[in-house]
Amino acid sequence: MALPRISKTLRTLFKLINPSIINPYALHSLSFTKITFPISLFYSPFSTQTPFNNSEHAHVANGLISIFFERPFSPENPELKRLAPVLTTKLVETVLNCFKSWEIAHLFFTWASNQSGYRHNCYTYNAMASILSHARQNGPLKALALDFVNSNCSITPGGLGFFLRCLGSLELVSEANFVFDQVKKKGLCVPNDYTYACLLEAISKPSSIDFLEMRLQEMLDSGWEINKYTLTPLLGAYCNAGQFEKALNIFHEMRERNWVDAHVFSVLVLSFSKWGEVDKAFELIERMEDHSLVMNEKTFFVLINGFVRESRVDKALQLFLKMRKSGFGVDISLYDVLIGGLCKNKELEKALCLYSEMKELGIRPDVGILTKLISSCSNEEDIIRLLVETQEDMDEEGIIWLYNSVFHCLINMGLVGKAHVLLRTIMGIMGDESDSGFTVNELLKRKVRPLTSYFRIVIDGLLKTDKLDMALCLFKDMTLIGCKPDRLIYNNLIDELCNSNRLEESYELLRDMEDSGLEPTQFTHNSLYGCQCRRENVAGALELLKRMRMHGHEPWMKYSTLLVKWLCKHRKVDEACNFLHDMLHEGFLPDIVAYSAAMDGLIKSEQVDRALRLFKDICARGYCPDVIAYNTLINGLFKAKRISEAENLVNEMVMKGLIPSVVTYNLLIDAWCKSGDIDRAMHCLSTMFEEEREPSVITYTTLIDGLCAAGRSDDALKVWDDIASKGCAPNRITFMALISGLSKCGRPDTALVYLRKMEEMEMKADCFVYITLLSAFLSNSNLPKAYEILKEMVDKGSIPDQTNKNHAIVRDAILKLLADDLTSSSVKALIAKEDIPSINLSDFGSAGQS
DNA sequence: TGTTACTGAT
Repeated sequence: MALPRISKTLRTLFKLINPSIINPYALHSLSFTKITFPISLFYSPFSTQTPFNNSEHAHVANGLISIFFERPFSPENPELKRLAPVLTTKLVETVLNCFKSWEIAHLFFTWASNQSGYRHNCYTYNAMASILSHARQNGPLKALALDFVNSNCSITPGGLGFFLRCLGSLELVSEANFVFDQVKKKGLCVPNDYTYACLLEAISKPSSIDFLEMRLQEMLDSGWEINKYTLTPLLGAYCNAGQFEKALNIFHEMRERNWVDAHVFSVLVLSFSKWGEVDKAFELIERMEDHSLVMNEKTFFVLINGFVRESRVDKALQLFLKMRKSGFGVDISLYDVLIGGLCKNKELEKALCLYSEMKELGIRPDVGILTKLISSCSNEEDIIRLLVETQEDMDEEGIIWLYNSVFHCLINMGLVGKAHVLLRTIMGIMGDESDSGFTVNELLKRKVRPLTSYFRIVIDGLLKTDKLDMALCLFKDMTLIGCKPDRLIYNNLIDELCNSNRLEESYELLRDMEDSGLEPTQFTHNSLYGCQCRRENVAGALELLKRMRMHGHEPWMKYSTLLVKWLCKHRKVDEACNFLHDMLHEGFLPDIVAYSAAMDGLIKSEQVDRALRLFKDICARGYCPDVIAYNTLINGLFKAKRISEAENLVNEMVMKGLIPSVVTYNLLIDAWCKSGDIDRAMHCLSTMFEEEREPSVITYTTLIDGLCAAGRSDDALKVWDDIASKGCAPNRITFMALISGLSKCGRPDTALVYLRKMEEMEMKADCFVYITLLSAFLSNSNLPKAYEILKEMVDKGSIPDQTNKNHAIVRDAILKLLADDLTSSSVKALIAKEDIPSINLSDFGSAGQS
């Protein structure tokens, strides 16, 4: 429905509904006592009941009430049977409103329904509905709605509105719609604009805007006009749906009609706050004040919370002041949220003002507030000040919370040392007070017991700052004063000892832990297991696996893999394989990652067939090898020049539905480059782009190397130029491949350009690069350049020694440079000046004589 | 947690 339609109808002002009808709940609180009747009565605007003057009526009502209060209630009660025939709807209403318990009211209502000759009317239904909605009893209220519709009882438009509001307050939206439609359809009521207003309000929160607008149109079609109470739910719905423009339009319409009240203002203000528009919300609040409208307590509360959530504590504080000026009481929850907001903004001074203020008002700060205050301290002085100031009026539990926060806070500020001293102070080990920074006497006016949690926090802080020995000392001290370490303290100490490779001490702590009745956890065992694996101690690792099996713990596979990898690296492939076998024997299944490490170890020790057998074996045991496992084997086969087998494996992998990774492509490219199939390798690069497998720096390096090896240095340079445009950066290996590749292609001058670029990028080339460059300049008879490279090698101290096969190349170069007039004197001077291992001028015979 | 490129002789 378009808005202009509403505007048109707005031209006719609706005669204002009696405000008391709008909020019937508010009037429920107006209770008064009747002298003739002992139980207070409630007046409902839709009630037919009047404070009665009929003593017979009162007598019967009292009789019914006492029977229904009896425990256990018996429907066979003869007195009840005697009263049943005189039951009237007025009587039922009276009695219903006297019960404090919804259950008894419901029991009575149901009993009344079953009495012959008696039928509920809309007032008794509404009385029951009101009780159920206040007691938030969705199930019984749903059933009542159905019962009401089936009863075919006629109802006034106002009465129907009241019923709908009961349903709406429990968000029984479909029930509200159902009751409305049924009653209308059956002709039991002709809904008026008030009924519609109630319906709209009931459906405005969860319903779609379209549906709400449809209902409004339906109302207009029935000849009713729009008023303040039908527009308010629409405004609320637009606000909830975030339809900012439409909401504002409605608001402006309402303002023009003078329909805006505190409630309407509040709906909009709350929405602004929800949308994070704190300033707009605040502006609106000020305009509200201009109209002498005051928000209710709940709105203030929600807004203050919302403003703080938006980090606008400034406005939240202003609102807090307004709230108090308006005469509303404030409680701890508001102080909590405001202090929390200020602390988050690091406005400790303001937070402390509020803190003092609440204490003056007699509101006792709780642990939550204190924790917030302490956590926001940015220096130890503030912490101590707070500690001294707050601990006086704390109980035992509060003190524990307080000190836990203080220790956490000191650690978070990086003041582990201070935390340590504070803890020692509490323990009574004062040490040198002068540098402790704590005014001990003031702090310890109250006796504070040292607790395990304090030690846990401080020990953890010490461990995280690499003060393992200090932590161990503190641990010893705590046991000396009879404070029991907990599992976490043991675990953290054991873990850190393991990380520092202090395995024997770790085991000692493990024994302590068990002796003190604490079961080691999976974490404890894995700390030790990790350490044994790093040490490549297979026996130790297996012993731990046995322990873990007994405790029902799982070893962390990353450590098992680490052990396999390191064993393989140190040429102990058999031990690695045996370890995996033993692990399996202990009932722990190594994963594909650990097996891949073992297969790679076998491949690197040239046992490709064993790797293949292991692969087949684990496949037969139900493992599904992943791309990396395949890559490992493909690499092994390629390196062993078993090209077709490797290619078959690639096909097998694809057939199994695995997608080749960049590494797979790189392996293929490398293999084809090295087997002289350079064009196939280049084609593979294009395939990678098609398959959206982005080539890596390794792909490009491999190709540059391959192209240079095939004598296609120009193509290699093209690939080089491509790298940057593909968002990839060459690394030192790429540089070295290109420089040595160009040198080998007889282009040392171009190679030198790239060596300089490499140096500019602060990458250092390995010795072999200089050697290839030197050889290339010598081959091209460019002796001055050859000398330049040699000098650089000497300056860098990277002349290969006699054991290196490149040593001969250097000697050969020196010989050639000495033989040439252009360079001989420089070379002589260079060798004479520098102390180069194993190079002496005398070694060069007559060429070396001056 | 496991896989790929450059050092080079035939």
